[in-house]
Amino acid sequence: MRIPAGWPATEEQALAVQDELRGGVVLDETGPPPGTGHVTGVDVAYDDARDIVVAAAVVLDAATLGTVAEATAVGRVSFPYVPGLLAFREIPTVLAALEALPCAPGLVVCDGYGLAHPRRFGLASHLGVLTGLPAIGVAKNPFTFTHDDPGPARGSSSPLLAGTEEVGRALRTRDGVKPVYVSVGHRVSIDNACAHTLALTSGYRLPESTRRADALCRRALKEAQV
DNA sequence: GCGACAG
DNA sequence: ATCTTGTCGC
Repeated sequence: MRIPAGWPATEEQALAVQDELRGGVVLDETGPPPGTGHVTGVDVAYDDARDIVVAAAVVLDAATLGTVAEATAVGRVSFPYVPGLLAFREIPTVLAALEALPCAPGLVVCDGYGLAHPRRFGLASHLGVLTGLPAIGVAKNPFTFTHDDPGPARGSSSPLLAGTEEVGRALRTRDGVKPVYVSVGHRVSIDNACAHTLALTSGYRLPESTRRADALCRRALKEAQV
């Protein structure tokens, strides 16, 4: 995987790209019903010393959570980590992994945010707009956003707030365990995004899709040659 | 001006 | 993200 021609090289250019693509986000669709079709988890692992990034995409059968297909891609680090610009660091290699899949991804579940973003255009929205696929973000941290503590039971949630604007939800996926932070990416409603997240979490805090993608890209990074 | 800050 | 062993607990 090569870094695409015209890929932003500076923060200023990256901000301009976000501004340009933000208008492509579709928010008036509900998205696929949970438990049907394919759900694909994507994640990335880095080796900055070797300037290597490995992305993984794992397709699950939404009904059984069985793994249907998986793919990886190796690339160069395309952008430094800057809060709010994470997508520019991950997307080229993630796209390559998605393109290497032998089947349609269905709903894409990202490790990070969608609308819960300083400019309402996080990784899940960016990836959704570029691929046209329905996408959601499930993050492990609240970033700069605030929220009340959801009730202790799995399934309870509270609004994730940027000031007074609701940009996502803090969703409890296991009784008494720290919530995850769900936001809409593209072509999915927040209610459906939360329903999918719950359908994907059986025994662990994080969705099976991201857990499998995480395991796969770490393994592939160790085996990657340069 | 000084932190905080998805992964 | 990544650097890193054992350890407490269900």
